[in-house]
Amino acid sequence: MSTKEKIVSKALQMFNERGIEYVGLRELAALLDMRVSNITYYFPTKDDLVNQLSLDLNLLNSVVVVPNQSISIYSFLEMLKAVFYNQVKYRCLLLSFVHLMEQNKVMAKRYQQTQENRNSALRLNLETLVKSGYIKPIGKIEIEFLGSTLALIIRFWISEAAVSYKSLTTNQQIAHYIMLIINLLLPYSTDKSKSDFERFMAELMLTVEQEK
Amino acid sequence: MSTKEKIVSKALQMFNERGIEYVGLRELAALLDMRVSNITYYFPTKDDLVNQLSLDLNLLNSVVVVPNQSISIYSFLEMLKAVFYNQVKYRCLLLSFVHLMEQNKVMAKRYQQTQENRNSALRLNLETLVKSGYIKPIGKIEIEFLGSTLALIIRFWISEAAVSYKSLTTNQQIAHYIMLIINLLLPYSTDKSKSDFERFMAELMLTVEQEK
DNA sequence: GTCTATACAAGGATAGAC
DNA sequence: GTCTATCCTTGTATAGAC
Repeated sequence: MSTKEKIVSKALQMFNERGIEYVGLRELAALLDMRVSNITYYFPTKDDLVNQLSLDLNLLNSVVVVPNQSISIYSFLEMLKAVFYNQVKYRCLLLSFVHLMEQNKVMAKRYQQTQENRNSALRLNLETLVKSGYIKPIGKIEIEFLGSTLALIIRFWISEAAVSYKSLTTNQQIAHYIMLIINLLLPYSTDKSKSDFERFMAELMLTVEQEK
Repeated sequence: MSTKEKIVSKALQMFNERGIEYVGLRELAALLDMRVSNITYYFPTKDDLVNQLSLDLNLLNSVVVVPNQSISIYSFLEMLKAVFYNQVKYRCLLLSFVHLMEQNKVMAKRYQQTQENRNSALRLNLETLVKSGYIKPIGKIEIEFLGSTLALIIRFWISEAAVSYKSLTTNQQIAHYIMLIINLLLPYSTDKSKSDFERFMAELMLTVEQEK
């Protein structure tokens, strides 16, 4: 592992544990057994380091959130679950989301572009689910509503969990928010979706049970 | 206006404009034409100052979010709108929400208690709406789902708006998120609610139009 | 190319004079 | 109640050793 990789790895670990704002470069350097100025050699500013983490998360999610012509309700939920677990790996970014967007111009700009792709992929997949009969024939307005609400949940579930569901395990938290999404889709779903929902929920509960 | 009030007032203004973390005590003192340590005389730490703002917002909302036995869909939405406008007045708190909860122990503890009251008031009002026939007869699970999703929107709409809907006016942002909530309730609503929704939406659009 | 030592500005916090 | 002076920590910039 190169020095650069060591820095990124340790930074991610510490940022996730205590929050980006509360881990100083001096502390990080001490844990890496190097001097602060060696970190700033690889990452001139702290924002550059955070930016690297953001790129890594984007890379993880870019292979998950894609338009899929043969998507089912089951694979749609699998996709969301995969995104949730990726977010957990980089939870520090999502917990500092608003401030990063205000302060880190590079991140903010890239985020805006990425987000447009993600949102359109989400809506395209919803439309595909309508065409394939998993979701009742609904109009643009309902698709837009579902897309917007999903986007809000995906972006902020981890923040709410950090405040309101601290005592739950990660799997329990994810199960809770996936259930929220399932309930959101339920009024718009057809009978064809029923078995997909049941299968997915059964597997979801299993991962929670297995922790004990 | 007492010195203490002057500090609180100016701090709120500056924090809302630029973010709590990005307004230093020295800058605040300069704007108030006093010395830093005069601020720390009234508020020993910056957290104490922020805590005062949080108390003020809680006071505003405590008269709005209450269980109401004679609530209609219209007055329910009016209640949510009032909360939204209160949040705008103290938007700095909501934008720094996660970090404040992690760092400011006093705020975190009070928030937890307040939140329990708010959430139970929200669910009680939803149950009342079911009893009075505005919402279809649904079970505990659906009430729980609606309550949880509403709570998430109420807590984080302003954060998402700050990132994704910066170009919209406050009224437009609020209209957008209230519409999200209306769409959320729609599948569960009875014909009795129809006129309430229409009246509320008409008035909502009017406030947006009047800005131009 | 890699790493270190050092200096600096800005942040919040605190003790004590008046 | 207000102010000066001081302290410690933060991120950052730079000169230079190997």
